[in-house]
Formats: sequence, C-alpha cells, structure tokens
Amino acid sequence: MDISEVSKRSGLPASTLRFYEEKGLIRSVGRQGLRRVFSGNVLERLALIALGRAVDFSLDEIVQMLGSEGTPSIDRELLLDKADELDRRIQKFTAMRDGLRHAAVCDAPSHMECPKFRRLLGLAASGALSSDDRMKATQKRRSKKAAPLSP
Amino acid sequence: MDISEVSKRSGLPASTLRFYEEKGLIRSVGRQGLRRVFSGNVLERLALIALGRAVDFSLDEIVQMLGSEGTPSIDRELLLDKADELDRRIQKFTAMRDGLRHAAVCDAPSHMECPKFRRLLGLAASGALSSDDRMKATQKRRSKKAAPLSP
DNA sequence: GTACAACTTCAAGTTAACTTGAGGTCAAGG
DNA sequence: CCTTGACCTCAAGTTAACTTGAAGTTGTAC
Repeated sequence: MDISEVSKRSGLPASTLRFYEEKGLIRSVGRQGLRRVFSGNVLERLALIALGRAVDFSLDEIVQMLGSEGTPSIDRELLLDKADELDRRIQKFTAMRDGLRHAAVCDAPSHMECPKFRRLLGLAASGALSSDDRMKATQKRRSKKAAPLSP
Repeated sequence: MDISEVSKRSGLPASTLRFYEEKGLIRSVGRQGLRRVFSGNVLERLALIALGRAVDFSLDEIVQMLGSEGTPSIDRELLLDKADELDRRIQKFTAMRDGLRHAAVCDAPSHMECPKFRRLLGLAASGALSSDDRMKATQKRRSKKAAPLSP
C-alpha cells in the first residue's frame, strides 16, 4: 500500500501518517523510489493508536505502550491504570452532567442562587473535577513495583 | 484583595489571573498604584471558569457563556447541550473502560487475538470514540433557533 | 528614607499534535 | 519526450492555555 491508500483506509491525512512515522508510531516496510510502502498491518497499528487517543493517551504514551514490535503486548497493569483513570473521569463527568442538567431546569432566579449549582461550583473550584490528576494513580501504582532499570 | 490573595484563594498562579483578565474572563475592580485590586466575587467567577474547564470548555467558550456581567445567567439550552455532550463522552469512556478492563484480564495470548479487544479497536478506528464530535450536537441544536443576527 | 519583595508590562517561549509551504523527485500516460 | 500529479523532505506555522523573563515601579517594613 502506498501512503494515499493508508490515508483512505484510515481516514488520516498523509501528513499525519508521515508525522506518525517520524514519531515512531508506525513504520513503512520500505520504499519504491521515494515513496513509502506500508504493509496492511499498519492499519491495525493505526487502530491501536486511535484507541489510545480515544482514551486521551498522548502520542508519547502510545509510543511506549506499542513497542516497536509488530505485536504490541501492552502492559496489562497499564491497562488497569487507564481503566481506573477512566473511572475517575466518568465519575466527574457524571457529576458535572447531573449538575448541568439540574441547573438547566432549576427555577432559581439565577444559577448562582441554586444550591446544587453552587455545590457544583464548589467542586469545580476545589479542583475535584479539574482532570489534572491524569497520571497520579498511575504513578502511584507504578511506583509500587519500583524502578525496574536501576540497581 | 490583591492578586496574590486571589491567587492563594483560587489556587491559580498570578500569571494565570493576569492572563484571564486579558482574555476578559475576570476583571479587577481597580488599581492601587499599579496593582490590581479584585473584589471577592472574582472567586465565584473563577469557580465558574473552573467548572467550565472541568467539562472541557475552551476559555473562549467560557468567555461567551459568562458575559461581562457580574451575574452570568448562563444559557440554559447551552447547559443542556453540554450535558448531552457529557453523556456521549461518558458512554464512550464507559465502553473504553470496560474494554480496557477486559483486555487486562483476558487470557488471549495477545490482545490482538481477543475478540473484545478487537471490537474495541474497531470502535476506535471507526472514529466512534474519537471525541472529535465536540460541538456537533451543540451546532445542531443551536441551528434550530437559526441565526439570530442575520436577516 | 531607603531597601526590597511584590507587583507591573510586554514580548517571547513552551507543549502537543499536527498542518502548510517551498522546492524537489519520479513513474506513467499521451 | 515531456508533462503531470502524487509523492518526497525539511522548515516553519498553528492553536490553546499558559509560563517565563527582562526591565521597570511601588507599598511597606525597618
């Protein structure tokens, strides 16, 4: 497959595919003249990348999870970490959704006078919802097995 | 209150507060010499901003929702839109979480051989989870009331 | 009354994930 | 043979949301 074929099948622009290759996310199997040639399994790889992006992994995180190997063999612990992270996000989002929905129908003269809305505000302000706890649990869980590369 | 007081109470660095002021998100009530003076309700305002950020609004969106007025009076329809959006995100995230969790315990030799994981991959690849539908429903619902500013 | 920590402005830097553009190469059709 | 269009590289631009730095000012404690 040439790059436009991959582009068509994956829905990603060629520029993104080149960018991904440069980042080490995908690899072309060779060249025909100047042109990259991709094997079919790049599509599976791109699907994995899309999966990662869908759960808000950075490209760098994805590079790490997907080794350079064909078969990724993703760390199962990492998967659980990410599932936990998603759980926390789901909880926040659920709280937010309920709060927003209530605020929308609340008959308080202004949102500011609605106690539920104010409670939500308090939550947001306290950072409980700020979604900046991206990798805290990951770090925590990860640190239990300690540094595998140092003495 | 001076800026460091607001900073302490809000948890935001002074640079961010200045940045927010420049963006029109908050306002200082005046100056003492060079220094900004903020009124107490800037904290409420910052809480609203945090709330918005917590549900992934951009600062520009937030500026629009919070008029320049003291009492925001947020568009209730907009709140419902955002609640809907959150619903969709929650569904995606739930699907992802379940998928990840299964993949973590799945006894298939490689994730690639696990049908559930592959199904998840399909979902991600098809863009069903790609979270790029940020404002589609908003646009849709919004377009029902049509352009209020054009003839 | 002077030192200095804390404020100020304004410009420029940062990060992620791409996109765009300029300038060049090459295979295939006419 | 020659044109054309799809590909190539590499550098630079883009956006969001801030942060950092340089250079200047000032309220306050001694």
